Amino acid sequence: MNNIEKRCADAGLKMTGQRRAILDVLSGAKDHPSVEDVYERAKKIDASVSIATVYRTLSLLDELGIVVRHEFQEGYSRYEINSSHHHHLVDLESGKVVEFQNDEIEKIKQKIAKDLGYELVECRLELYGRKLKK
Amino acid sequence: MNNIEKRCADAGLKMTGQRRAILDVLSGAKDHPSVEDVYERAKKIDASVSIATVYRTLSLLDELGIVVRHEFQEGYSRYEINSSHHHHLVDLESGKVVEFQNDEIEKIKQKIAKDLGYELVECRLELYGRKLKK
DNA sequence: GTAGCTGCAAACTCTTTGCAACTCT
DNA sequence: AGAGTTGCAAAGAGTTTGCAGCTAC
Repeated sequence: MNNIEKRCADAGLKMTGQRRAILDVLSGAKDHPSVEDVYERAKKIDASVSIATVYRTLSLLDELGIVVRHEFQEGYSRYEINSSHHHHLVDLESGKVVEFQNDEIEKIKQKIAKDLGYELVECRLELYGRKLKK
Repeated sequence: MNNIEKRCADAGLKMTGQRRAILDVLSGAKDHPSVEDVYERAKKIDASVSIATVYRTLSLLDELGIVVRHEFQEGYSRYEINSSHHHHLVDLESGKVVEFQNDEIEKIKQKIAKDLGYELVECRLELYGRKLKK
């Protein structure tokens, strides 16, 4: 049982074939797959997976903090395993997503929230851009 | 004809009663109304306004850059007149939206995009927080 | 006069859910 | 054994769209 499956077990989740397939897809993903993407890939591992189960499982994993749901300006959700904290730059031409991290921004975020009288709980920072020709 | 109506005219839009009602609602809004909000308020000015027209008009105004569409993590859109550039902090308890602006972040954003090989076209920065008890 | 705008209702997309059957523990 | 999980199909929420009639210019 790998690390993620352990976290699921600890949360009291039963490890079904469908869930294992979905987790495998997410663990192996180098991109930020949509629900439909996860569904298509999971079906190749376990043909019995249904789209309803993908939705249910991803919501559950999101609540547990095992995955992170993103809603880039596309009208649907994308998911990734919750690893290190980072933000995203979306390539407006290809839809490709690049990750980045910046300590300075983290500090400023905290300060802004505090100055406005708020405790920062969550944050969404997304850049949208076009590849520079060199 | 006020400033916003002029911009619409310049863009070739016909100024109908429905559009004027919608624009009046947006101009007068101190919050960030949802489509439903705009619809309800516009109906009080011009009872003939339909929700379809509100959707169509807001999309149009968004394309023209006259309004800005936001999708805070709520599952629907909110709009505001496109005035000065700013970001938003959403109060997780009340749903209230506070605006802020920060030059440092603007600079860092540009730098991050450039360093990743991108021209920054758009950006979404939203903080979600809980009011601090003092 | 006519291109553009409108209301209506139907259609669409993404997501959620009720239910009866099934399965992990 | 039993609580949790599943697939299916139907329902939901928000949004878009085809169409015939209307209206600003």
